[in-house]
Amino acid sequence: MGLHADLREKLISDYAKLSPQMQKAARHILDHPNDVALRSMRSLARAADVPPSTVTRLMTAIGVDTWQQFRDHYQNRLLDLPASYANRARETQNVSQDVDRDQHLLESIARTEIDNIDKAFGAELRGRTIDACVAIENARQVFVVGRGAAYPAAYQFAYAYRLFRDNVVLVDGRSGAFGDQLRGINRRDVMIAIGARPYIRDTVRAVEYACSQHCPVIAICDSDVAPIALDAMIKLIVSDKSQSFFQSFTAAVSLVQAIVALLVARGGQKALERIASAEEQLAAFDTYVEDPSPTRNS
Amino acid sequence: MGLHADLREKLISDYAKLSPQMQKAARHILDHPNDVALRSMRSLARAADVPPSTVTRLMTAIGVDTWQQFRDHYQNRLLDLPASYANRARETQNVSQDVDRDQHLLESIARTEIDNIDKAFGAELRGRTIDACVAIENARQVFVVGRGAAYPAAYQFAYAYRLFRDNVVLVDGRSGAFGDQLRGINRRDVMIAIGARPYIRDTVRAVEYACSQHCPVIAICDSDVAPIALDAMIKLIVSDKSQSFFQSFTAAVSLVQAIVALLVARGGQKALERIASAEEQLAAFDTYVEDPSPTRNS
DNA sequence: AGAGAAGCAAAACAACTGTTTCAAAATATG
DNA sequence: CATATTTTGAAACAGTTGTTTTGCTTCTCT
Repeated sequence: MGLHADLREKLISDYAKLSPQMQKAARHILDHPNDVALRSMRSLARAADVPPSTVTRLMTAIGVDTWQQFRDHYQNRLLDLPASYANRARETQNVSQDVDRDQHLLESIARTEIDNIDKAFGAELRGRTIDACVAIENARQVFVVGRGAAYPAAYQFAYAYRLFRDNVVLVDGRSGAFGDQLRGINRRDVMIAIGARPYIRDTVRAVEYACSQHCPVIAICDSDVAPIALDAMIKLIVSDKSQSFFQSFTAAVSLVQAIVALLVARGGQKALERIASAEEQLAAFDTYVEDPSPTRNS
Repeated sequence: MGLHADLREKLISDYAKLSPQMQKAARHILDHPNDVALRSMRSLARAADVPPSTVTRLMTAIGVDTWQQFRDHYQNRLLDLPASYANRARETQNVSQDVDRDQHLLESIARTEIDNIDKAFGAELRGRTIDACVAIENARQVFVVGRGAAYPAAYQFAYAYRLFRDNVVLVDGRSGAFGDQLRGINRRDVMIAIGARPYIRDTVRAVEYACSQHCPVIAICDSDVAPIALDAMIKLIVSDKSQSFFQSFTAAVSLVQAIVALLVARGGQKALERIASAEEQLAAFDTYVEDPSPTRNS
């Protein structure tokens, strides 16, 4: 069956030997194989931010005579994919039942996750999400609280938000006690509290303290009657349904990202400039490995 | 939002009213739908033995403005993307822009996120996800690396995994240098590295070190040729496409959760017992507030 | 029969395709 | 440092794309 070796493999194995621009092109092809099948070479080149000639050169570099050949390969791949799906199902049945069971579990997890996100961006929540943005924009200081499984979401928000604003405190209880980090919180601030059952005491206490200081709270949680939601000004209820023993904070992470995206969109040019300068700073600190190829897909 | 439900249906229902030559064209399209997606209009016309103008006329006859629209529809059908996602952007372009820009942004974020997760649980990746589980099960020690925006995913995994197994190290560079945490890593261990462009130097270095010690690597990243994927044993490619400046690690978080869920499912009774005891321990530490309102969703 | 309409294909069209050429820019080599 | 080599993007190219126009044929109806 090794009539023509898999072009994708070829692309990966030769990747290191390619010139930077060709790598950029190769990378885009690897990341967006369907573009090869469906779009034109020039438009793919545009999407990869590379002149058309680079793509042609890449073809000769990997030993393909013409773009047509390359495209044909990917078109066939696309047409065969549904078939191989069925084959895989048959294979897995032969191999063992366990694998089949695992596949099904993964499938059902995917469905649940998508469902959760779908709900998180439902009509009712969209309005409240915008309200939350307004509250954050007007706040003097933004405190983010999330412990345990909710910590990733809290961290995510603080990390992204800090790229264009510096008035955020991630209350992680690591650097000093809770009390230290919440010192001075007042009605002009806002607290974003993230959590789901079982509710972690620390988070609840942080919310209670914020409320006692008349600081408005945005609660991202699993229920209108969650302890952290009871006194919240804005309640963003996300589903944490999951197939496993472990609650899923995917929707919360997603929602938190969306809030940041909204804040940036509403912040306009100024926000973008701040982000640019933050990224410059990171680059100056030698944080990233050089890989200066932006993968824009139109 | 109810644009023409399905062009194929339209073609069939209008078939009788078409002129003979148009019927010939329509018939070919119905019999060879993939030709629409993959070939050019003229070449399809040749295959149908019809002049190109007939195809154009057919388009107007069934109420489609341009061949491009028609082709887009069939391309998306081929990709079996749920109806109207990213590629569909052109069709859904005619929307009121200024009234509820925020609402639309949220909607489009939701679509992208769902799309990302959908891909993360696609057919190709499911197999590799199971492979990753096997590797993790057999590992002496599991090292998880993820910096910056990828940290939430790494944390998520470590946190959930620790509930039923204690052989995980979250390499966060916080407690001591990287070197300390990776000390003793060898071929019997496994490293889970999470990252996307721009690749953070620390993560890349950690992977390089792991490889130098012959420790297999499971890379969760955005490309087959990402620096952390190049030498990885298992590559789990997740899309980090996002509407904002900020890459989305939602799919990575989701995938990581799925891996844990799978590990538990495969671990059987023993894993469940460990989780139970971990939760008891947490309860004993008074971590959670007692929650008198059992909001179980059936 | 012949006026009018409808169907049709060939030609014309501008825009875009994949490829090659060539000189400048970047990089390596001495 | 200058030189040789590679890498790169703009321009040029012939061919193809989707669409429109044009004029010819075929059918229909009094």
